[in-house]
Amino acid sequence: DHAGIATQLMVERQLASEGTSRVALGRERFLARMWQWKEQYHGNIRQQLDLMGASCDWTRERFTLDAGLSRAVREAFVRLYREGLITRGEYIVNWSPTLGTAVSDLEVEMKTVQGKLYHIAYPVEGSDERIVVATTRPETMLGDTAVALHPDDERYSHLHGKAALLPLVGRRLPFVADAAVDREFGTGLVKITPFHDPSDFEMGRRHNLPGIKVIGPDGRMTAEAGPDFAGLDRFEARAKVVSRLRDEGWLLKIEDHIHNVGHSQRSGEPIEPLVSTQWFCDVSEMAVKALDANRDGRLTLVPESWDKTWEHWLANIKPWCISRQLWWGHQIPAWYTQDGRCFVALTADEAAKEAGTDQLTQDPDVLDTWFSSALWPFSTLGWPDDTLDLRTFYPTSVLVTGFDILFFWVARMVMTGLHFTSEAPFAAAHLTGLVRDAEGQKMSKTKGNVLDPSELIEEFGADALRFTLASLDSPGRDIPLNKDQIAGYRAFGNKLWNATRFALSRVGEARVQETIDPAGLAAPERWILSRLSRVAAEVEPRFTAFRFDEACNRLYHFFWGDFCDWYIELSKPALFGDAPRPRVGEVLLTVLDRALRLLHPVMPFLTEELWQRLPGHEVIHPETICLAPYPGREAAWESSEVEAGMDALIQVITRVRSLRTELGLAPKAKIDLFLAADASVGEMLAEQAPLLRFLGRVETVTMGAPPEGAVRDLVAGVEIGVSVERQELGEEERSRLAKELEKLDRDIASAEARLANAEFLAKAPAHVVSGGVARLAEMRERQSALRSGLGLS
RNA sequence: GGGAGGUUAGCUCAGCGGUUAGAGCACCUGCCUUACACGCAGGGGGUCGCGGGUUCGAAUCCCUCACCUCCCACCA
Repeated sequence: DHAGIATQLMVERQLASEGTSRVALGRERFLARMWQWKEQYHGNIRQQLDLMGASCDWTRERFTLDAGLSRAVREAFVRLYREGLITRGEYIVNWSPTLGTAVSDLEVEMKTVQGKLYHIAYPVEGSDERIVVATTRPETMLGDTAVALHPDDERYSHLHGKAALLPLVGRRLPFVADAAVDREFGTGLVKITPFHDPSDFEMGRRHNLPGIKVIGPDGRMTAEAGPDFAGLDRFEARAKVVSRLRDEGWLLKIEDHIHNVGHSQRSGEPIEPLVSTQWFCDVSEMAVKALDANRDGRLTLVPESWDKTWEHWLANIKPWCISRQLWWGHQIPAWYTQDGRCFVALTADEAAKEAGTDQLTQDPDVLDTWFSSALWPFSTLGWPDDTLDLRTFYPTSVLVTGFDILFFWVARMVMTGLHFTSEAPFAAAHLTGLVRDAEGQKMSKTKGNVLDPSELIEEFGADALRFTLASLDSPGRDIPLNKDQIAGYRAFGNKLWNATRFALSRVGEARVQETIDPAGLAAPERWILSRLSRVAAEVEPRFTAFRFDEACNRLYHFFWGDFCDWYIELSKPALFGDAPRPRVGEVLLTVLDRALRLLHPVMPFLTEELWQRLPGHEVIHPETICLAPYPGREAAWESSEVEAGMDALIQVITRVRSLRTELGLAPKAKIDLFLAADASVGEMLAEQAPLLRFLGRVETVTMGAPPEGAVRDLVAGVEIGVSVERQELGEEERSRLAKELEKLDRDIASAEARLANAEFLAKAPAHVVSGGVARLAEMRERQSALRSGLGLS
């Protein structure tokens, strides 16, 4: 979008540095500069999206100031005006003096500041009494027109019908009774400045009080503030008012006072509440529709925790100030005759026809950028015409954006979408966290902690960056981006590369298969196929539920852990010809093919590059991995029995490796392994003995009881015996094992106690109880293994 | 003043009733084992913010409190 205020501000700064200004240039030449600036930055953004691998149809790129969208903006404005929902009126608005424009409530940031509370005495007319009012902004007193009190406040009941006299000015200020006054705050009497305070403005309307404009749009005091103050900056005026009050004895005391002050989001200066003529959009009916859409499920917010925020904001919505005193934007389609009559129309010609004269001046103001962004889902598709695009692509399925523009953009798109098309513009809005730096700080140029995506891509690659962002996007949290993490995922990309290199160099004539019949395959092949199917089954629903973090996590561990650490290693004895097994190459390639396809959404560049090199990938798709089907579950591949057997094998290998350390054996010391397990697992272990020898670096594997004096252990239901020449343990290793033994003793005691607890046995589910029994048996074996390792009996 | 989220390993975060609390990075010890040292193997490290409660069982559910973020809000 054209980002009205921010962009105009940038260019105005540029002009200032060149010693000129927008006023000096004039509207037309200024806008030419704006377009120049826009082209440059538009290019940067496009380039970043390209580098990230956004696969958009760029022929459909749109910009809010394009002719088509501008037409939609005028159409929407005119319709809302004719429906009475857009009106023009004099009202108190948030005014940003340095920007010289009104801004909406959303563009005001409340900041807690240390201020002062000034207590000022006002004389009561026709008596010696002096009442006391308190204010944080004494300069506004010059515009006071009343003093308010609570109708039931007995302290001041005698003041009803009377008036105070404004110090320095002498104006008569009637007392008005209003329930909005808080009797507890200050003295319970409030000075009323209808034109420079929002709540005073409301009170002024309720009591028909006149207003006096003492501060102008430039933030300086006006002539109405009186000759002593006219022309002073609002803050200079404050000091002068205070000193005058002090000199004349009206100032009673000054207290420190912490309060909230609205600041302009873009310029950072305090907002000046000012009465001015602006255009407003009444969104109350639209808000109700937006609430309903969310309540009845036509619009889902992801994560759902945003529902409450949505409810609260929309239920308390106020008219939206849509006019901006800027030049960069959609000029408001309203024209005025010389005698001040207003005609709203799609074009100047239409307005002239209606007005009966072509002596018209168009409203110089432009619309809030968000007004045009609010129409985006349909204005980009040709609305208000009934186009094929609109019928085809509207409404869309999902909008992804940062939560920080939930109200600015998302809510307004939903409101206008429901209003103009009767449909929510998207079924779901996925709200991501904000990208922050490694310390969780918001990135900002002044802090200098901004990470430029193009630079990160240069350093780590787009895939590493994408994977990092996706895996950090957990619901309801921000995204702390740090380079170490990206480097970690770059290593993952490297892993993909090398695993593929291994496969390509070792599979011989094998080719990717569309699918594989597990019948006749050996256990390792059946195992990796089973694991792959389960992971594919887990990933898909996580993508659809926007849990990219979980999807990435599973893919990462499947690829690095299951596939690289285990399957590739397990495949080596077979591929090297030491212990051949059927169709290992085919399985390797087919698993790799599917793994790459599963990873493609998060690592598009690398997966495409590697996938193209897989022999036989054309059976999946002739051209590109982008169009290849996304792999899902393959039920025929899944086998709990195979997984249990292979899991036992893996655990045995792992335990043998750690026993080697625990027993103080040299990395290449020969060991003889004895195994005993029940039927199916035992059979598989016997079959896969070559793998045990290869991966566990074991000399011999014998099924059966170990000889006298062997070190015993138990893991995954497999009894392990290791017959070795005992070595002396290092001191460090000894103390580590002693520590583990100590913890084990405690765990055994607590497990025994639990299993002796009748209530536990009666109420806990059977599998928990049996699991506890098995666990206890393992701990006892482990205990004896540790003891023997330590030379204890 | 309302509301939301957070507080778990040195750091950034998962886990959100089943008892052995995980990951990445960082750290320690071995390894250049013919895919990968951006690697392999082994390992250390956590009273899951504090205090109560419910339960056979709580990081996970309930309550109190503390601290941190953020959003909303016209107490002058």
